[in-house]
Amino acid sequence: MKNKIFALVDCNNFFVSCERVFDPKLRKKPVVVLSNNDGCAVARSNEAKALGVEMGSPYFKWQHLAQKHGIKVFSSNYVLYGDMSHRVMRTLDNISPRMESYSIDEAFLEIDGFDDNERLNEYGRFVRDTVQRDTGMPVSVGIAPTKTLAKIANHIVKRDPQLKGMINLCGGDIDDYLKDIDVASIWGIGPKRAEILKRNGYSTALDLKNAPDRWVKKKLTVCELRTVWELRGISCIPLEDVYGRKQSIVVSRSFGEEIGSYDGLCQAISTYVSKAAEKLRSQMSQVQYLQIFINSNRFNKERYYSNSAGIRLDPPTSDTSTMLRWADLLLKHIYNDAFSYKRAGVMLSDFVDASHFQYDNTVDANLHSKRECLMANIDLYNKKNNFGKIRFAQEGTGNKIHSKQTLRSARFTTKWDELLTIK
DNA sequence: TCTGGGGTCCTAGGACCC
DNA sequence: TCTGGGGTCCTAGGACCC
Repeated sequence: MKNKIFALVDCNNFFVSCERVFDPKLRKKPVVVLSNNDGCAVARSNEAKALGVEMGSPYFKWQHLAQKHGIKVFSSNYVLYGDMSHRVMRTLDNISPRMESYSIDEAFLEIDGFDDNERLNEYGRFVRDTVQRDTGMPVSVGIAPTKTLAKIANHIVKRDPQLKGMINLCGGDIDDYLKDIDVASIWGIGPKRAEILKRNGYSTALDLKNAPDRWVKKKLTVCELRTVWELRGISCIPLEDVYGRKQSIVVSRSFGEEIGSYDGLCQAISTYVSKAAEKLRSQMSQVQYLQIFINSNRFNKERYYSNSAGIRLDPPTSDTSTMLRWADLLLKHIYNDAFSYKRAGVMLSDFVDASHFQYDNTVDANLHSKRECLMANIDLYNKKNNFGKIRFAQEGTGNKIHSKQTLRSARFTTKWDELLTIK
């Protein structure tokens, strides 16, 4: 049997590229997309990187650069990015036998059946060109015998324009590349692990590849050991192409303005509970553990309050009103009126399959199915109607908790009245 | 003045049991 | 001086990813 081959397809500066697809004037210009609340830089064009805008850097710290150099700055437009991501994934799915959609902007492909390396190169270029043609999205393709090496291949492509967006590490001398790769940039090695490795003399990907298994297992964990094997070309991390149900669902936000009242905070939490419950139902799960958390401004180190509270739900549920009742009780437990709050959220975990759960006879089956039906109808209505969403009273009616988003582009692909117009 | 959000997995340590 | 020795299950927290 032939060895497996993986390709990592990664959209270049994804959020920025989404903006550029609908506004070609942005090409070759410095462009930055901000996180929620117009907080930090989360995507930068190469031109913006060159000007010194760091990933994750708060807007106010480089605003002067933006003004000086005319950097185009956007609030994040997740509706647009989500839809563009979907288009890229669909295109890849059509041209590849097995695909794993790994994140909003990257996918692994598993390739086999190529007997010669030149054919593999051709396929890599075909993938790159097809995505560009069908979606307008520029991508980089890295091909290698394992996922970790495919990640490294992609890393190499992005730094060398000569490669024109594609590299195939199969067949060549991989060590020659690995000796120039910093351990800290290997997929699965974060800052903490990198520090330990460097302290012990393993500074490059090649060093780590040759590190003794026993040492790695003892000083680090099995995850890093897997990474070492993958560097050696032994595939340990398989493609995950099953439709993934989440094992936990988090909805949380920082507020544009701090919230100083119980009611305000309860409305925010309730809105997040409602969102989380909708996600839960869309993957046909029921939840057994509900947790909420609240934080004051974490940058005020002298006066900081953060707390969380959780409750085990028995029987499991996907009913919003049940969750809202508990959320209110939990919040009363941890709310401290000596503080104003900057951020809050809800986390659902420990799921069961909605169709498989057996209720005992303490549950009113009739009422239960009526509630399920109600939730399904609310979800359907809210999905169809972008306006006039049905909400629970506990969520409130105000827009106060909405994040700041003053620089957002139009939702070109999902709203009829925001379509691109051409003069 | 302004500082994101959503995930997964592993390990350590405590509680409990025999 | 010296405290049994495993198991399992659960949770909190850390580390990593994008």
